[in-house]
Amino acid sequence: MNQPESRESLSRKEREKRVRQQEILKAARALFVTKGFRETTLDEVARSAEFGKGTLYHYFANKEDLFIGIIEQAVDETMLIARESMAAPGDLRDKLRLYARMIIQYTKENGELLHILYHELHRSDTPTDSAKLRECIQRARGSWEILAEPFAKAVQDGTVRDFDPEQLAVLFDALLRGYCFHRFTVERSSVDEDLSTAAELITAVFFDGIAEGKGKG
Amino acid sequence: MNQPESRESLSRKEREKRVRQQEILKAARALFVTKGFRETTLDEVARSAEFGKGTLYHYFANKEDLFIGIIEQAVDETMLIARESMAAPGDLRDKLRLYARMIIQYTKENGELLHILYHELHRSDTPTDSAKLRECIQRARGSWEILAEPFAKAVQDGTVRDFDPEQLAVLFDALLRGYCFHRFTVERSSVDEDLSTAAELITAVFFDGIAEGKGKG
Amino acid sequence: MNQPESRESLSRKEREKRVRQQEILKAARALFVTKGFRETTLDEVARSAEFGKGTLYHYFANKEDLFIGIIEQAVDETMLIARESMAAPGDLRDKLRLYARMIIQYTKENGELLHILYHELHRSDTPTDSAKLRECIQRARGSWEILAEPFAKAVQDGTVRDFDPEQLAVLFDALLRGYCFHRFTVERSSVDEDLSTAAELITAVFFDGIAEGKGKG
Amino acid sequence: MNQPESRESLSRKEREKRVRQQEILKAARALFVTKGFRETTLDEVARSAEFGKGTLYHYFANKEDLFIGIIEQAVDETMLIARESMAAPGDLRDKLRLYARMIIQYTKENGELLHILYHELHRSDTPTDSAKLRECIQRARGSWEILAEPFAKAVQDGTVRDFDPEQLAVLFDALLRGYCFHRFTVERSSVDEDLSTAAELITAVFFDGIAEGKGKG
DNA sequence: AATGAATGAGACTTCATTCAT
DNA sequence: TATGAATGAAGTCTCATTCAT
Repeated sequence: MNQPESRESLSRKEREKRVRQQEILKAARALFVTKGFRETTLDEVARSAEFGKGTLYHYFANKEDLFIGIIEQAVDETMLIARESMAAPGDLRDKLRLYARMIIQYTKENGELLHILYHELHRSDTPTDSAKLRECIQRARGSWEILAEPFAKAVQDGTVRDFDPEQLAVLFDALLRGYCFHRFTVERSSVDEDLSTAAELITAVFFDGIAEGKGKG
Repeated sequence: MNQPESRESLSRKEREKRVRQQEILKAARALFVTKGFRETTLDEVARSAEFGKGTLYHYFANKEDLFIGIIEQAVDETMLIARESMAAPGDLRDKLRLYARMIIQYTKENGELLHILYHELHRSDTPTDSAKLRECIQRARGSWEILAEPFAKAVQDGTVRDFDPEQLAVLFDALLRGYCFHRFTVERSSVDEDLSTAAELITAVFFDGIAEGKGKG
Repeated sequence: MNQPESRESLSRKEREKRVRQQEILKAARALFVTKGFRETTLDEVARSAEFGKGTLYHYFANKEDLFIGIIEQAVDETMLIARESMAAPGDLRDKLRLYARMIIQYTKENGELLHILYHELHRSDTPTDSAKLRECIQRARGSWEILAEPFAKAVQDGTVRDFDPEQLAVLFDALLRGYCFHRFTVERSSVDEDLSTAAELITAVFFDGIAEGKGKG
Repeated sequence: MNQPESRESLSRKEREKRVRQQEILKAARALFVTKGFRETTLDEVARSAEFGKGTLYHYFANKEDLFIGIIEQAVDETMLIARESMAAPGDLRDKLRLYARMIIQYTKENGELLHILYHELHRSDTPTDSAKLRECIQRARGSWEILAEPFAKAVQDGTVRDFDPEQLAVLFDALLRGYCFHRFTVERSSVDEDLSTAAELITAVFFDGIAEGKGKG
């Protein structure tokens, strides 16, 4: 999704290269997510990807570049989730419920990927100020804009209180990710609660609050 | 807060040792928080603490032990916040507002400390299952119990809907930490909004929800 | 002598690897023998073998493994000497004379290798009980069995007094190695006496004793 | 035995100092013998001797000096054994039998001390050419002279064949030490054979040889 | 293009020695 | 005199990166 996208004009070579890049990314991602960036060696990545160690350097300039590749993937994927769920039919509550379920599912499958990413992305002493990385961060920001739009509409509709739409998007994301972090990182052994139930709970709390005695409840 | 606390019975030697341990912890903590555990070298810690490298080993058996020392500090500190805010006067909303403000403040000062801790604590390949570490995790869990108690009361009072109190505690914490994570890690350059305003916002959303048309609003 | 021996079926890669292993072993051996195991640094070994330090770790898992490699060599070599000399023509006296000459020669060339080996092998705090090491010791024991066999025959023939053959083997080895130890370690500057003369002396004393007035003399 | 020996003129302080030196030597010796020189830390020595680490440096200039102190002790002790056994009543065979028993006993109690000593003493790259060490080696040599004297007499008597007396001393020592090395280092788990039996065996072999059909047998 | 052997900077850790108390 | 906290040189080992094949 990042490449010049000229779908059909790619030579076979080019296509194969793309495929192998993906294989490497996939292997590296699994390792980075469970072991962390520094704890994962390129030897392991190579072995897991079933390539020679040197071959990795044909596809990625260095370890950090490989890492950025993973970040790009994750950003792409989460933005896709945002777009898909916001484009789904139904009102805001429905859209967010769907978004919550997909993000929870995603986090379940990808562990701390998102947390790692944010952490690594925003460390104060980023070693190399690669343009790619900056651009990547920028794109990730866009995710909230996607969520903000339906929020804005709901505020206009009068179905949601008059808060800043982007602020609301951020807050929902905060609740959601906070929940995921707790469930999958802290409470590892937690009950294997149904995803939909969790999504519903979060959405309900976010919309109606926990206080008793309101209209709906 | 972990030590036998007999403030006055400690020998001068003992007290000085404690002080130097704290100095080392402080230096290490600052580095671990900004650079991560693996990325921080003991050389840096030593230089930052203004001790010889070997001296560190008089106070901590190894790098991991030093890390555990930091975790213990953080756990102690956040539990203190939980206890203090839950013991404060006022109703649940007041208590949580205070808790939120203190945690936001704490996160502002200590960066990702908490996230790093949780992350490092729960990685799948923790090398040594030190008893200390397990105990530390256990204690950290206690934090939610402290929050859960006032929640339970509020549920009984009928001021809060009938959810599982610990579940509520976890959710509030999730929202709070998710917000902090977003504000201080992702949106580094964000407006320097007032802490109290943020705390109020979070508490309000959590209690009343974002949907329009409820009693209070 | 330890490897699958399929001389010709080895790939070029495999053969080259073997060769380099030998080079490293050779360099390490020279250093270990003169400086001892602990006193020898891997930097020195690497420099002496003309490899990078890291390269050593492609061939040996760690320093101890390298040491075990040397032991295996030494065990192989001394057992070869035992086998060859015991298979040589002549009576027991001839065989032992040859064995003595070869061991003296070997010790001259390899210094305290054997003593160091035994010393290191049997220290009370051997860190790792590697299976390799145990097996190696076991094999070394076999050396006396090789010597014991001709002794047993000589006892049956009535040419040697009725002692336990393995005990005799051990005693001869003790005399021989004790002599070598003295000659090459203690009396470094000793006259460069002929090897054959020394071997003859030892054999003669062992067979006939030093007391005057026996049959042969 | 090394000190100015002015038995009575020593001040109390001087005497106490001597005593503490001995305590340290004793502790260090036990450790050096079982763990080796390099493997033993001064921390261990200090702890075992029940002194502060710094205190060791009041009695010995450095670790090597402490080691030399141990060597001196060992040299003193083995020379004492040599003197005592050669001064004992009886003929050469009796003297040597006694010597053998005492040395075996000594080796049993002191493990590889002697081997370590010789090894360390004669390494090719002795780091410091301390005069003490050289002198110590010189004195150790004297041990053979002590043994050589009765040998010389026996040769003159005609009870022993016409070999060089010092050569004979060296050979007997070689057999004896070789035997000890084998018994206590190699065959650790050996039967706990009687010392006198072992001493008799060695002496017998040395005098009469193993060949059948001589006068005595 | 693919490989993995080679490399050395740099990490953690140990420990002999010093020195202020 | 006795001590042990402080130190940093030096050791073992790891691993990202290079490069000849």
